[in-house]
Amino acid sequence: MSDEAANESSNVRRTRRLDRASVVAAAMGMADEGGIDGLTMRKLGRSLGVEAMSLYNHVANKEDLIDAMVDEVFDMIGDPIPGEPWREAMTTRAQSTRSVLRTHPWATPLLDSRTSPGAATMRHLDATLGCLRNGGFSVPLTAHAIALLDAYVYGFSLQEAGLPFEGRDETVDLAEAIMEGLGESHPHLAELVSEHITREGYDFADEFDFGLEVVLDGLERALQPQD
Amino acid sequence: MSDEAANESSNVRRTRRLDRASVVAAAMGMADEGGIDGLTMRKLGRSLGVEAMSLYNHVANKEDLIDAMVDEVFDMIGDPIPGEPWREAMTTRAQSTRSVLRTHPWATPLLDSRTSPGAATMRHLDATLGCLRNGGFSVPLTAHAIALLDAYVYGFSLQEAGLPFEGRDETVDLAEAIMEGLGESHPHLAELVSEHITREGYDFADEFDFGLEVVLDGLERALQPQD
DNA sequence: ACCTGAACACCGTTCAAGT
DNA sequence: ACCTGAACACCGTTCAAGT
Repeated sequence: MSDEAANESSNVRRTRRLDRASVVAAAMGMADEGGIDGLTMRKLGRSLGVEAMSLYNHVANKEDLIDAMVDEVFDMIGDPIPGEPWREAMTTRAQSTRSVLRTHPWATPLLDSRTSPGAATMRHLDATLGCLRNGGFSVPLTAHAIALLDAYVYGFSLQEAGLPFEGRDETVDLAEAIMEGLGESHPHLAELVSEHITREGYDFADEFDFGLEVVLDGLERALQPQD
Repeated sequence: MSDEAANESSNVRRTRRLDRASVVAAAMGMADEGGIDGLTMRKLGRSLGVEAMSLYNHVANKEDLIDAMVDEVFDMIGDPIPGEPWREAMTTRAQSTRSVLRTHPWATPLLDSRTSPGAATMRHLDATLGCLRNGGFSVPLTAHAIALLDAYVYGFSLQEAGLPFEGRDETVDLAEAIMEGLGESHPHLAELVSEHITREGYDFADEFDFGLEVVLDGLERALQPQD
């Protein structure tokens, strides 16, 4: 069997030629499925129809690869549109960040951990700061604002990532397990689960907007202390 | 050389006898120093003067060990005192959580990721819910409150963990690196760094209280919609 | 310029064997 | 009851060798 036949018969899609972008894209897909620990250089090579060692022609090492993945995430989040009012822009940014982090949950703990931020990361940060400054935020208040906004969005995404898979029976199973013997020893948890979380139509995702409004209201108040 | 002499001459402290608590404590220390990836069963065994395989007499596997570490973190955070006013209790809880996560930064992404929460975790959650309910929060508002509070505290801790080591010249080095060629292409970032972050007395840690007040004010407002 | 094979120093975990 | 040695199936990364 020739090499070509082997490639065709396997489920390995070997694109025309390997390049950095396709390595990064494949790595993100692998992390989406198995978490950041499920991403290994050897499996990544295999999925691209290549030996692991070939990847080192396109990334310096695994750390460099993860840097590129994180920068791609910031690129996907998108920058505020110049001239957009700050509250609209920050709402869009928060929702976009949260949405991107929902499909790439491995990225949440990594966003703030890069010692060498990429081009998209820098561009995104600068555009966000600019939006707040143009909206009338002083430099210190801008620092307050971005720390608060990002803390909320990252923290919410972190919680969301830890939830059992969405809309599945698993939630009910978990709830029943909690209720079983623990109802008496943990009455408030039992109450929350039975009277709220297991109710038809409850979705943790809906909590996001409540908190975001609180955060934005707080910033608006800090911006205009005259009320 | 006898085994005892070998033990004495090495820097390995082999306590009287290995037990679960000491394994967990040593594991936390190792993760504190090298992150969660720096914690390996083999190194942990070595640090306890034992082969890695001996650890499996006290923990089922690495996952079980991490479960125990996370539960210990919740234990360290401490529960609200029964009867304490909700705002005081939530302030104390937030500051305690943030303080514990600062010394155990590896724990931040793990707090919400455990599918089998430990006893301290359950106790802490139930006590927190109870504090809010007794403070007059409805069940749905309690769900809003805890999601918002934890998102903020976890997200802030995540950002703090990603910072260069505290109070060191590294911050200034990083700032200078940013300023070097990037001042023109990233004006708002350059402004923030030069006019705020590198200023004497600036400390990112101080941002915490601002955001916490915004969050608590928002919850107080949601609790008393009559003003 | 890109890919490979062999090698090195690691992992988590099992299992039979020791005390 | 607890610990160990050898083994298995993995890791990231290097380096010389191939095309």
